[in-house]
Amino acid sequence: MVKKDEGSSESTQEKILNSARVVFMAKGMDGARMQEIADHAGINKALLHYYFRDKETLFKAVFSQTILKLIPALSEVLSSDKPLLEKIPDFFSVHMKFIQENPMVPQFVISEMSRNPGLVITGFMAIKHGGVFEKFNKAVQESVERGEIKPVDPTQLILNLVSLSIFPFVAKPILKGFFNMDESQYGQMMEERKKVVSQFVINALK
Amino acid sequence: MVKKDEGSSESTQEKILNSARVVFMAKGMDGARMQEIADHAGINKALLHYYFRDKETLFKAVFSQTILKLIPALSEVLSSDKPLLEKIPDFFSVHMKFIQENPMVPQFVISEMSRNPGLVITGFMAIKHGGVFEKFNKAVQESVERGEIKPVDPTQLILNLVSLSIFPFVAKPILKGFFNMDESQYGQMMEERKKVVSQFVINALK
DNA sequence: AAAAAGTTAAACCAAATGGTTAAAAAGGAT
DNA sequence: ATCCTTTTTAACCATTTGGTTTAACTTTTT
Repeated sequence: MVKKDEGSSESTQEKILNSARVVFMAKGMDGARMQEIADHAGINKALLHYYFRDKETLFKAVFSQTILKLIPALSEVLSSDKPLLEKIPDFFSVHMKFIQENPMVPQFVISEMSRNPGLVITGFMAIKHGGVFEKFNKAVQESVERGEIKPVDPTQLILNLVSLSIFPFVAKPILKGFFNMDESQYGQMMEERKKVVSQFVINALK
Repeated sequence: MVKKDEGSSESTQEKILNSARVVFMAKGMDGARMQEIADHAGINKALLHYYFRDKETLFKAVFSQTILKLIPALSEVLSSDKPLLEKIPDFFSVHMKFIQENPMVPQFVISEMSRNPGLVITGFMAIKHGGVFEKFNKAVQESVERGEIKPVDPTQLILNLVSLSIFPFVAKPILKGFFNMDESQYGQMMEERKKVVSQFVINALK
């Protein structure tokens, strides 16, 4: 499926992928309509099938692109050579910035987990993590040996970091409802969060 | 829409709601088929419309039931009279148990956030929280005044608690993929988590 | 017992949906 | 310019979908 993609403007295939991303992220696989994607791309619907055999194929292409983009966002900070206690603020900073710039991504991935958990599992498994976890593990151990932190399971720690950064974005409507917040209040709370969350984790480790 | 619901066995309306819950939680609103719900309930599809006007009405009924069940699970522990540092282990214990017994609930609520954030916001807003937040706030203040913990914004703390408990369940396929875990390994990790996560939070507060 | 109200089943329906087809148009090679 | 290949278009298609209709059946009320 190598289609001609040169040209001064975006190729048809790219148009399709870009529009499919928008529509799939907004509506999910089941809610998205092929005609809607075609309309959004400004093309004839039959082209969706010409370039991507069927809806599922198109969806998987979008999904793969999405996690290919997501993983580096997670991995770079985790595998940097910095000591652990410097990694943590970096992690939150980079990660939360990524989510703010791509607000639909966590939601999209999470929605797909219910529909097709296997795709998500294999999608994340297939990506080469470049020894991210090993490097993180090492950083944790070194910090323990230096007496900077108490012993901690690196898996649990990563999980805490990811939970504390992603979930508050995902849970936005719940938080608005539960705390009776409007958009501005939610925004303020999230800005405040950026300031305090890494300190929370660092305190937990000492 | 008060339908007769006595009888030795479950009424048709209850059958519908129970089956709708199962199917909507598995497939979401867009993926669920009315015929499938009817088949699951062992009834004729026209009855779905007789008892619940349309698909959306049925979905909202299921959604409301779901959060009516969810809120007490969150609220009781948060509003108990116990001191904060006792509340935290209780919170994780009760909350994680609830999710384990209702594994589809977080996923269901989160999926709906994308499709219909307004419904989620108003759903959570409408529920009477019984001054949960005020009580929690008070517990936090008292703990600070007694010098047990450092000052902390109660909203951020609730958010941390909820993030640390829910997200690892929601993220199951990601974790399996990222850490190359099978079902048994994931299970072990979550059992371990139950043991360490409240200590993590308590350390963070001191 | 008869009438009224409630429930159910099966057939039906219009529109939507993902996909197919064939011809026209566009692009590339000779 | 001609031929071949690729891309695009517009019409078409079979199936699915949420919903409607009507009559039969069941329960409740008079």
